Amino acid sequence: MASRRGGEGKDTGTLGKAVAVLETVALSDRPMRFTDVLAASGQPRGTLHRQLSHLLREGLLELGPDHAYVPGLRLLKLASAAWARNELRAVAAPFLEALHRETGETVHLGVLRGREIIYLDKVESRQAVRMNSQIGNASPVYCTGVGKAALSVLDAPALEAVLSGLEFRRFTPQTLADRAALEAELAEIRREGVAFDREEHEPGIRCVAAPVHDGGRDLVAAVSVTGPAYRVGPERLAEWAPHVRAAAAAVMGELVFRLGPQR
Amino acid sequence: MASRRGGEGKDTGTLGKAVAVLETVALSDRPMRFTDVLAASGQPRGTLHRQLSHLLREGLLELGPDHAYVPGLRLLKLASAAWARNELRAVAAPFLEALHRETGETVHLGVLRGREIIYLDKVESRQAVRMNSQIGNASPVYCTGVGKAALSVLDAPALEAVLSGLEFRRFTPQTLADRAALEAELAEIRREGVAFDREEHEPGIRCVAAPVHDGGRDLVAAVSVTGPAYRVGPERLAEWAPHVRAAAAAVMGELVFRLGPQR
DNA sequence: AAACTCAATTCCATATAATGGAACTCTGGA
DNA sequence: TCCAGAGTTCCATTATATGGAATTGAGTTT
Repeated sequence: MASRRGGEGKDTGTLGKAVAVLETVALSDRPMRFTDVLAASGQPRGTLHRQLSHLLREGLLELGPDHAYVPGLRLLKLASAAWARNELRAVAAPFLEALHRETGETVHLGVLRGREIIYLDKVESRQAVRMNSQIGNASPVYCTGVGKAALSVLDAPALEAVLSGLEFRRFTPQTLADRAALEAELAEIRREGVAFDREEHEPGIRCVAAPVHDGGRDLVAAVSVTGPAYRVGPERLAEWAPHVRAAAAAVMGELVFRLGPQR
Repeated sequence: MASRRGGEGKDTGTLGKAVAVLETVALSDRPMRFTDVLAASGQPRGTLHRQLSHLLREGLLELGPDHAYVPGLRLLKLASAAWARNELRAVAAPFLEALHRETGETVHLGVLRGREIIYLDKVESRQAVRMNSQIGNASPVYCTGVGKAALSVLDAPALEAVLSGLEFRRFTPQTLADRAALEAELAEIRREGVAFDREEHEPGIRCVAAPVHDGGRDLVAAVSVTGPAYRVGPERLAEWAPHVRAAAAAVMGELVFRLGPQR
């Protein structure tokens, strides 16, 4: 038998390895040349070379200047479909719009995906800034309003699964930087039904979020309103809280209605 | 060198087959259940089942209600990186903004990708409508301003490669629905340096576009301004043309500067 | 320019994973 | 309850991926 990697539960064969390489290249913040990928992936030269050339030919990677591999545009096309056809997004859209009208600030929809939050949609406050700068972006669960709200509705085993693998990093002085602090806050969030982000992820950015789930277990998400600290004080956050909670509840209601009461 | 087999150009092994399945599912407009994919892919049951289960486990597909396969959120995360790190997009962004300020209408950036145009960025006219509804979307080359502008800068063999495989479909009464009409128009576009879309793709939508390329041959794109026919007449299109041309030229200049004069 | 170095690419015997036909199970409707 | 169609699993066979080593290529120094 082949040697099993410790803790690795999924068997996705050749595809899995190729996707791992793709992700390595795509999520790197610097362009990677062949040797860089070689070092990062730990695979033999010949193998890696073939994987990269397949990814290139499939348009999932592209070759930039100076032999640098960059993520390919075919990913955009595929993701565009994923976004357009996502049911949660479609259900939530009108409620996000409404929430934006009520508050005048930026509204986000994020879903829990493993140990991180992926932003599924947003409604911008002012003019169309660099828009989908956020959509598809992954953020930590423990220091975003959306993340904490999502965690607050997990049952014990699911929460444990997330928490046990978390690596905390302090982004600002307010960041909850250890598990105990996070768990204490989650208890508070469960009581209130809303989560706050008081400049815990980005300095100068505050937000209120409320959880959305589908009654079953697989879909966990959250809705939030975000604004700059200079115009969003604690009282403003408190004022928004019921609106956010109501929006989340409305999304949830519609979701359950659409998918049927039980899975 | 091995002689090339007729028709089969790419050898991407197992990955290629898996991606083909992924694309089938992702680009379908209806949810597909196992049997639907089976019919569409033409592969044996066992094989397809394994491919799908690998795609599921990798998060590239997800299982929706009623055993329906839908594109997975991992695609969003990957595409977000592709978008953020795309050099053309980064270079063009400020010029798109400027063009938007000059015209007050929606501005697009699209790149030629095989036989279709993929929208890379857009700056919305009014409030943030359903925003990236477009980004990543693929549109036909022959009936969009961006598409025709892009085609106009291809050299003969590259153009032939695109045209020979095109399947024309009439979207509106104005659609150029055959190769001869398209080629005639391309000649005109080459003279003028701009392409017009006079409700050829969507009724009520007009646009002006100008081509962007990198001097070499691999990057071909276009910039456009789009508006509703009721407030965009022929004279308005003509008025915008020089602005669009200038924006495209500016993007091209910056691009060549960044990448170096020759590849 | 020639020589040198490090990166990228190709090769090929072997190991491993994909294949696909058939049997099995599950689910929901009559 | 039985049936039919969908979805899932099995496993001997075959095709594909693997990976170490040799080759080519690109960029730099003497």
